[in-house]
Amino acid sequence: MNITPDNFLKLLADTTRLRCLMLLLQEGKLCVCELTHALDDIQPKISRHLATLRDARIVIDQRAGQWIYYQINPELPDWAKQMLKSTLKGTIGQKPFNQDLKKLHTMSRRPGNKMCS
Amino acid sequence: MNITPDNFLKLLADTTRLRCLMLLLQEGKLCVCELTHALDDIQPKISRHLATLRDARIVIDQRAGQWIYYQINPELPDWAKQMLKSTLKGTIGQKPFNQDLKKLHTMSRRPGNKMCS
DNA sequence: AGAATATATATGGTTGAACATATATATGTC
DNA sequence: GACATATATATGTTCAACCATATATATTCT
Repeated sequence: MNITPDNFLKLLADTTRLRCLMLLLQEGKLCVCELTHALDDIQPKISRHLATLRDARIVIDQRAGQWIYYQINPELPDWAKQMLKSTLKGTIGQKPFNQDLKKLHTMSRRPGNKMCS
Repeated sequence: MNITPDNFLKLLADTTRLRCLMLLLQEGKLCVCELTHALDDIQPKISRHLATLRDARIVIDQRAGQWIYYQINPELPDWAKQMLKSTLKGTIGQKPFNQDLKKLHTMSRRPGNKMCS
């Protein structure tokens, strides 16, 4: 991991990417369609931002049949993980972020077995 | 302090502003000419970025005669302070940042009594 | 003390590059 | 064929950089 704070911050400084990362931080693995639904946005937009994060090694992807699951790269340096946690603290009760998680959990026909959990 | 993580990250996502903040985090109070010298950049550029940070209440300023000293706003929320500390950890040994502090300490005719400290 | 000069800081205006968005289309899986 | 995901192109907006200039304070000289 040769990511610098400079680059890392530039990648976090986009609302769409930040919303995705905050959801991934709380939920572990999510596929594109789940994120698309949670953020109530169009699929190409979400996909492109995830590709940006993947190219920077901030997230990693993993195919499961039809779906591609993203998660925060567990090999991220500690300072970067701490920054994400601090950011999550700051988003408590903040507007788009608090709604995203609710929207995700009300998604019908969610892929995987998550409706039973 | 009604600053959001979203805005905070956007303000940190500029190399010049980040370099200023990392110096302020380590040195406490610094005036514009000290930052200008440490970053080896032009004065209007530094001044403009400090004004941006001041308008967002991330730093506060304080006049002392001819000089205007800036420091990180002590009323910043905890999550924001933690983010700055994590960023500093990530900058250890990283390129412009490690040189900035050295450049500051080799500044001749530094305002205040700092040459005696 | 007053005038001239130097230093420190801030701001207006313009240009250009980076980047987010939207639409359309392509690829891949079941 | 349907569904999920990725990519390509075009467009629009944001914003940092630069130069010139303005303001404020300090210093020096007579």
